Amino acid sequence: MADRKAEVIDLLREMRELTTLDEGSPQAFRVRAYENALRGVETMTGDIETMSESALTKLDGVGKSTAKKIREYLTSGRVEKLEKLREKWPPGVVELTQVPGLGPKAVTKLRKELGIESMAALREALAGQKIRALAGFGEKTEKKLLKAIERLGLGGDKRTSIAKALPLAQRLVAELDTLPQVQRARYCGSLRRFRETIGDLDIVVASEDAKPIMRWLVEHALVDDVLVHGDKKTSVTTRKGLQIDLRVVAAHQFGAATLYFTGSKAHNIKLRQRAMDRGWLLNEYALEEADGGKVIASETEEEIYEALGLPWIPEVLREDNGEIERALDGTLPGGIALDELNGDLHVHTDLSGDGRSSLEDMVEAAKERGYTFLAITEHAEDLPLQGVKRDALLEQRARIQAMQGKLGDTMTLLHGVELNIDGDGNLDYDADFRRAFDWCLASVHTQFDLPKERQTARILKAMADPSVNMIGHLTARTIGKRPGIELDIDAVLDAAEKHRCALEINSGLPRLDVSVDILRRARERDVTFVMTSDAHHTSELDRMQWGVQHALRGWTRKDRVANTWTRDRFVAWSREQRRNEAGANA
DNA sequence: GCCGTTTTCGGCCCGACTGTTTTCAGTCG
Repeated sequence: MADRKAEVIDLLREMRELTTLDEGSPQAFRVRAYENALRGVETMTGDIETMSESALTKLDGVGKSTAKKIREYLTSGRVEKLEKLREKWPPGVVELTQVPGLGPKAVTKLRKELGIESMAALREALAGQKIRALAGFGEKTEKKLLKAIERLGLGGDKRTSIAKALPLAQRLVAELDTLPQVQRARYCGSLRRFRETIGDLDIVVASEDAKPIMRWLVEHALVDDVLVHGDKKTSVTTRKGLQIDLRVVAAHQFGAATLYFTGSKAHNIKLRQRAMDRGWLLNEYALEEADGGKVIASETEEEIYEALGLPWIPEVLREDNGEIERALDGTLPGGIALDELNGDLHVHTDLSGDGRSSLEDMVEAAKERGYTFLAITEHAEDLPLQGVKRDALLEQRARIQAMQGKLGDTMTLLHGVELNIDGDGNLDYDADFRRAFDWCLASVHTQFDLPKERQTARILKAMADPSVNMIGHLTARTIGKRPGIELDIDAVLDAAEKHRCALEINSGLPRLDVSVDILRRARERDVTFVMTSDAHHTSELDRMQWGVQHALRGWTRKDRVANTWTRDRFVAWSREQRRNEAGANA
């Protein structure tokens, strides 16, 4: 059923794309209507297939006409209007809009005047210098298009994973901070919203002297090509194909600018509508009176939100997924502060083949972070190279017990292990050996390409095992590299409730697993999560800073995350988890 | 095409930069 929702999303995407061409502008009201409907469907919960036409119109942005098309699609598999649009706008023509610099107007003109209906035809026309002859086009446009097509061929519109983008953004902001002209610098855009992948990197700088800053970027060693070079805005691409947009504003405009360049388009539109309702104007420089231009607020995001009758909304929530409405009635999710995490439950030491810090260092580092409980979870033996044999684990247990004696009451050490879920859902060692641990998580590390039914079955089997407290990185994805295993998420969430098996929120940037989508789907359910660092080195304990952002983005309630609980409550719960299973299976 | 404590029509967010213009349209974010 989740697939049907995905199909409807595809349908609406195509409607939007073709309507953009048909209307001649991405700002056309019809186009925006489809865009709104698209978001309404994306954020809905429940089974779209069983929804009536009138139920569909209750979704945000979905009116009578779109509801009818969705029903038409769900029952017949086709939509009359879409078929007509497809006929009018063949795939080759649609493909042309992928070229940066070619919008609907230009595509229509090329088609009408030169009969260009495919990328090949466009290349040919460019080679023959046919395009510069058209009114409104010229030699420079030809060159720009040629270059854009080249780039498209080299991997095109690939998005960059957060694991790659974030360090780069931090580096650039740090470098900007050293420039004498820079007063403040902050990365914004989808990266600040903590999206898993980003299309481009937006950086906002406060300065009274933009020219040297823009020059700094244009001449930066990472830069491959300059797309735009002005005093207020400069855009470049890096050698790896990531676009960077740098905006410079005055210091007193910084809040307005970071607000403007952080919110999703839809979030910003809602804010501007609120401004309009009050007779004001909101742009990247200020919130000001529409006539006369007297500034209401501009220096900080807080002041602007406040003037619009809203509390400051955490950046990761600014998607127009209901956060503005929730902010209004005072029910925004609160999020989790780092010091509200009382323990880490997925940590490796150098006993695991890929661990790099000693047990002593890990315990010390956890203590420094104020934790009152910590689970040491080496890889179990079935994982080649990294896995640990029984004897070594028993030795470690003795060491941990000795350390516990010295630690006294300051911190509780749990001896755990990260089990491997094989293709059939079987786990390492034997049942008795597994049950002797204080804490077991079970994770998929192999066989990522099995069909959905088998993947789901292996996870469900592991969840039902009496030794298992938690499933680690459920989908086993690495963002931007490997898609997650295919799963029936509803079946997994059902099992999590039934077996009281926790799901991990793995804070590592390449993983961020479970995903925001799964977190949101679990929101109305009684599922317990545990946030972990999956640290293989003491420094990686700090990955929790990403986990809390990710969890907030998924609207996860603090009390659903078990390691925000007190030590006594957590330990009691983890024991209870297993006792229940033992009883249920006896 | 959607929507409504200014409802059933008439609105619907805003600005920078570029290229080709000679005052602005198109594209992008």
